[in-house]
Amino acid sequence: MSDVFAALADSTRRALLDRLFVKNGQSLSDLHHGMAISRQAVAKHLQILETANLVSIHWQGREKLHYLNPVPLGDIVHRWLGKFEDARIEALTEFKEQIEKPQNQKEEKRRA
Amino acid sequence: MSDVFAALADSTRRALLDRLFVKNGQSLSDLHHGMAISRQAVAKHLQILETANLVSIHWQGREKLHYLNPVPLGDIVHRWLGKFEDARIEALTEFKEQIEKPQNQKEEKRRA
DNA sequence: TTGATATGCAACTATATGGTTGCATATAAG
DNA sequence: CTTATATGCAACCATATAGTTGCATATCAA
Repeated sequence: MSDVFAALADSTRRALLDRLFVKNGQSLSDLHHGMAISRQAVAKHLQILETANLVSIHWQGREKLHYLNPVPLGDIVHRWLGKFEDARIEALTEFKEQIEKPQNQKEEKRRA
Repeated sequence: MSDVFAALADSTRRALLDRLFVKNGQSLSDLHHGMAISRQAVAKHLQILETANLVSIHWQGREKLHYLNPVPLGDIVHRWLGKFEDARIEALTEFKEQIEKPQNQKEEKRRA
């Protein structure tokens, strides 16, 4: 899971996932096209995404095709982010209370 | 949003969020307690979480209390991760197809 | 006031990260 | 066969990151 979070920390890598989301199965050259960095830099990013299991590759002749694997993203949502999501509404209320009356002044502006 | 992803990339920071999830409103010393790194290191991590708006602070005397703010987590789930989540089932099917018959060999083992 | 506790600030260090360039290799096309 | 295309490997570089230590400051308690 750590690999996934680390992979998502970089905006270039998130952009690559976005591109694959729009059009799956692109080659390194395809994905490099239009990016302001070198092909090698893109290749390194894709390698990191592959290690995080967010992208799977398939060789077709001399072309390395990249396929998005959304499973690890679902995993982190369900296994980690989800719990915060569930507590979101409750936490918001509780949060406001704690911020607004850190000391026990709950009767102060009762009638204002 | 980039700040949030960067903040989540570090496992110590995720552990701090976990701790605040269990018990909200802890001080720096509280959060430092039991961690294998220095108080200053913890303080830096908390500063990063604060900048990402994942944690809000409230001073109570000499104690700096930390409160979890789950809103940015919900935002990244809904505004970014969500689209992959939605496409998860569909992508899985499509993905398997593309991987398993990259060339057009679909009649090969039809009766095996 | 004195001492203990809670935090902040700043300098410093080691390693990770994202990027580059140069060259090598493999496949496709003429 | 020769050339162009697609990718890989490796060395190198600058900056970011995560950690440290030392000292200063503010608050609480005796």
